[in-house]
Amino acid sequence: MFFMFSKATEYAIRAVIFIAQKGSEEHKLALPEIAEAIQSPPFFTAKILQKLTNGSQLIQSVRGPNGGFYIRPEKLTWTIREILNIMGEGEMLDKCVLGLKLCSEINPCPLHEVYKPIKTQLNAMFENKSIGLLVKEMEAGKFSLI
Amino acid sequence: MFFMFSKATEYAIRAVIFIAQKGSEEHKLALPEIAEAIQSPPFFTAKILQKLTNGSQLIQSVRGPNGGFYIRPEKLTWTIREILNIMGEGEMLDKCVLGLKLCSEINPCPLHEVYKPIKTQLNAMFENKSIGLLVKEMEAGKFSLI
DNA sequence: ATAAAAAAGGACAACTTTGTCTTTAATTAA
DNA sequence: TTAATTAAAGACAAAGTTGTCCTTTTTTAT
Repeated sequence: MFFMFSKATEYAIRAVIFIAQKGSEEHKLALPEIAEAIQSPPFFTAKILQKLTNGSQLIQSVRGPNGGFYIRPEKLTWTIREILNIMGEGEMLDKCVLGLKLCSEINPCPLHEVYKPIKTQLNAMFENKSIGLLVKEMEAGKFSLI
Repeated sequence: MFFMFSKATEYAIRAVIFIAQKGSEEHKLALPEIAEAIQSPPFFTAKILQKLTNGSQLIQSVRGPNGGFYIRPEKLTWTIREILNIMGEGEMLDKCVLGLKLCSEINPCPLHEVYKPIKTQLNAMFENKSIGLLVKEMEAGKFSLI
């Protein structure tokens, strides 16, 4: 049973927020700490963090003693949308809600019209929420990652 | 990669709309015709239609020559929400967008507030669109199921 | 009655996603 | 330079979803 994101993407978003909030180049976060904080399976989380470091380098990783993960300050302007793209779920937001391959403005599915404004808002939500903003909101103490 | 519904639920919604539009007790629709019309794998579609007949009897089925599927007129007031419930994806609309088990008004995830009005609209969309209404819109010729 | 047509039901195969474990490579500290 | 620490990488296991096929049951028409 589904909703919005795969587990992998859920963990990715939560991990990025936690790393941005609690980590820095001077104080890197090790995998067990991250997995504990966001309540995710450690080895599975490791795979996900690799995805986030590899091409885009949304997060940085360093091996060896005192190694771990952190995020560069300039990446704090990146949004949830970028995380989705890295996780391969970016196009999701363009897809037909009924899974029709041919659904479009000129060949709409029965839900196309009602769904259109909702899709717009979903896109806005993911593009407006930068990692930095999410961290600020976390700092304000109102939010939880578990 | 995900969005909203499982394939099974997508096929369920499309099949119900087609059956409601083209079938009746006098003119039942056979499985191959349905699968062809909504472009779904026939045997898989059979399983899904069984779900829709079994408990709730959202649709009716009759075996034997001239058998097939149809929907009783009184079921046309049922909505997409009911289809989701039958398919076991009803609670989906209450779940946290980040998959947090503890996410709530008093323990919100970082996306809780932005997502709240969107969730409301999604729920409205599924509860306002009755099968009969969808058929009427199909009749108006604007919509497609493939 | 019999044969044919259709869905029901069960078994199972293929694929994907999730999760675990082990080995390797890199880095640091002593 | 050695040992310890940490992520990277690869193999694989478990579970879920999707898809296929085969047999059985029900119903209709002849």
